[in-house]
Amino acid sequence: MKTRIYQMIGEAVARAHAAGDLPSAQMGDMVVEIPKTEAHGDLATNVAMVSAKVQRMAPRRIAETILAHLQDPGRLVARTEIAGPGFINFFIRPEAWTALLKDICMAGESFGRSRDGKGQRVQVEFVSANPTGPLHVGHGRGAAVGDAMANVLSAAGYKVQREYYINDSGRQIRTLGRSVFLRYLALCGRTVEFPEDCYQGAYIGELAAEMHAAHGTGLLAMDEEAAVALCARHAADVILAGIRRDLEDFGVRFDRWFSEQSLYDAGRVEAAIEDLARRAIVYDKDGARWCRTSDFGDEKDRVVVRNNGLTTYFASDIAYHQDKFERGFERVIDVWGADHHGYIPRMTAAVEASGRRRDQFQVILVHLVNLLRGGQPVAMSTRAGEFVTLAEVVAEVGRDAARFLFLTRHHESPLDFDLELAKQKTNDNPVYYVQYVHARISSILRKAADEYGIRSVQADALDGGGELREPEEIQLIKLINGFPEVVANAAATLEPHRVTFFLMDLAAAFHAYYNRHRVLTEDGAVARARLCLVRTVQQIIANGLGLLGVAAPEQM
RNA sequence: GCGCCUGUAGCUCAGUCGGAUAGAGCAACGGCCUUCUAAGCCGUGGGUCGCAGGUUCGAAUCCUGCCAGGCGUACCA
Repeated sequence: MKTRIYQMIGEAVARAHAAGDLPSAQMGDMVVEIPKTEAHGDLATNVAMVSAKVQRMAPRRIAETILAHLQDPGRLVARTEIAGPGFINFFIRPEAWTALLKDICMAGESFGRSRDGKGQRVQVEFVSANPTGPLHVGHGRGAAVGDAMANVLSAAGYKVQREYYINDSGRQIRTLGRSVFLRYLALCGRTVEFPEDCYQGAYIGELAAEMHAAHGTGLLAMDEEAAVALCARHAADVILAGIRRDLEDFGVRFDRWFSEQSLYDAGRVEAAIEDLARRAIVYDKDGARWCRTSDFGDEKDRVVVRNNGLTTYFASDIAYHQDKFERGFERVIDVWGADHHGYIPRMTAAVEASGRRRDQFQVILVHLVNLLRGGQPVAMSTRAGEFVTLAEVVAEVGRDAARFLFLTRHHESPLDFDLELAKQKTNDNPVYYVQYVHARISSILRKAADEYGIRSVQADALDGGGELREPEEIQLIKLINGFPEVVANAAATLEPHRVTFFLMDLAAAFHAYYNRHRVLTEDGAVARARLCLVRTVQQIIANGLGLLGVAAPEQM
């Protein structure tokens, strides 16, 4: 509707200019938008104000001129008005909304999708938790945000790949191996001191027990480094398998699991450093090798090879991001925990130093999750091994509630996640509020079939044009009409929570309608038209929940 | 110290490219089930958009400074 009004205005300006009534055919940065208050019409434009300078005319006079040349071949507009400093307000005929509903109804599952992305290849890398322990709630938020973002981008016409980067190399893996090995030694009857910098969780003991069951005391005879490496490999494999399972239970699937170690094995890290060294972006100082990230906007240069000869995490990240772009992605999006935000300038610098544009790389920071139970904070500390895992949360509140609630905030806003609230089945809990719409409509459709013999909902039930006249019905059509724009904006801004808020708005409008008007009325024509409306609402709810990775239940 | 994020109703938060009288939910209070699922709806209160300037027809939104909170600031990952 918005684009059609936009076109009408554009044509009117062109005609006015051709007729000599306007000095210019330019319209400036004009917008057509939905006014906040209904008194200002269904749609409004500021064209007269933004073009006042270029037209050298008063805004209200420009508005009058444009309206004089406005043509409405589609018979969309009931009336127009000029208001305030020069807004043009459009009041749409109810029949025009109904006609629009028919198109939406027929679009079905595809309504909301667009081709904005033009098939551009985008990679979204998310979660990427180190395989040194189970996923906790914070990872869950990252998983929900990353997955929904990938869905939204797909809907907007991008070709999206989901990737998980496995940090299976370097010190933290060795620490993991050592932690398991020490617990193993204890199982073999040795007295060992367990250092603070080792992983403390109970799962370490379980992994050690597995090693003990498989090898007996056999590891005692081995070289200690080899034994630690063996423990590390076993531990990382088991933990990673657990992470995969937890994510699967959470409804998140990755297209690719990318191993950091594979970069080293293929010599990619070394090659990346050498390449940058040849271009004098990497240089030697104080026995270490440094990357000139400060030439690309970072506050200082960063070490890639330490003076002990070991590469830094940053070095493999450079190689990794080069690899991403070499695989043909035009845009690379990383979803990180907010505590890594200081890392963004150097990573962006590295991408630019590697010959890509800095706008091809974007980082989404996902802020902290404060886990609460009945308003009281639940203590979490990875080091002490006392954390609430994602698997525990999913087991307690369910996948749908967890995913939905993770997406009820802007990702850069801290999130209070209350386990009790998530389980509540009242309107305090937005998950049920939205899902309930879908279930209620399913119930109406069942009833229509069982008791009224209406087995299928036909879009041509709307052809009469006059059946849907209630304000709540027009309101619902206006809302669902805005869905594609919501999805497009969510993709453009990388803010999937916009879909969540849209769904809550639509749910509220539906529940209000449901309480005021009966769908299955005596008047068959009205009932069929209303069935078409609610069936379409149900479809949009399903489409939106699908983007969030939340189920749309037939009954509750 | 420097950098990033946040600051909107009692609480939790929306607010897109700068638009007209700043919106929801919760909490509080008062109503609505003989009728398609009450996991729902309707109504009533409630605001110096952190503060101070600036930009302009117009600022919660953009710019500058300040205040408060969070996070970061390694040859750690």
